[in-house]
Amino acid sequence: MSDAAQLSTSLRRGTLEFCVLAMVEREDCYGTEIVRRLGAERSLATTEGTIYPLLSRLRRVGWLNSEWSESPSGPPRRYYTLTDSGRAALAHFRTEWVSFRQTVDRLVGIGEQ
Amino acid sequence: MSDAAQLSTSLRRGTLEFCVLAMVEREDCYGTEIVRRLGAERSLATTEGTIYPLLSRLRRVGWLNSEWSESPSGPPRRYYTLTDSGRAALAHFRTEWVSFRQTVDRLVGIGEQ
DNA sequence: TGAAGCTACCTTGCGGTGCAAGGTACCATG
DNA sequence: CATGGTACCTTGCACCGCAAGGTAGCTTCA
Repeated sequence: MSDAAQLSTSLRRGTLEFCVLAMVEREDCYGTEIVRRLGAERSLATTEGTIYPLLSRLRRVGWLNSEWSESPSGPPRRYYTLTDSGRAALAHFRTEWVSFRQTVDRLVGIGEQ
Repeated sequence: MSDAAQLSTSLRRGTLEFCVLAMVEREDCYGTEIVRRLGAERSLATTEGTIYPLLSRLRRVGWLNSEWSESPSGPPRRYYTLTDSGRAALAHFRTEWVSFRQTVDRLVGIGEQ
């Protein structure tokens, strides 16, 4: 893997799952759709090999529910919805993220140049 | 480990090493000093078990150099200095980080509330 | 002088998570 | 009925933060 890709990979850790939660909060989604939308964000582009295990994990800890739904064309889709505890986790992340981001900004000196 | 700690742990990934580089850029440091300074930052507090392997890694990839130096009181210290390629890596991270941070802000909806 | 305590360094083994690679099955189209 | 697209999922690996544990030098003070 290239250095640049590896940098993004590390950065993704810990935020990716909450980006997925936020995406589902806005609108119920299915797996392939999530992969596609994240693919549009350079810093968060990822693959099915990441997303499907991640979605299983989020279901297992009770932050997402899912139900099967027919597709207008193609195989059935598993749509995900945010649970109450998922909503709470997302809220907690939002405050944690703001504080984390500010700390990093200060330490690496973003805004000084 | 508590949920809150685990959240920070994941977030640290990929940024911690650059916070260390930035710290060394500002002023040459030794291991214990770095642990202490990071300890003052809630989101980045960590332990020797994280920092020493990390410093070895940064030396191995050539982003840091080190030299031993007597302590005014206590055992000798290994002081780290930033190499040219370390400086370049840090510069690259700074631009990558800004873009990453903005993407996450937008996706999780920071600034909308 | 020698024992207790601090400082500073380092290693081992585990756990979590992103990813490449590979696989199954359903549907549409010609 | 074969081909290709869509959608799901799993296996095994690599990386990195961390808890726990360990070595050794220096200082202090009885």
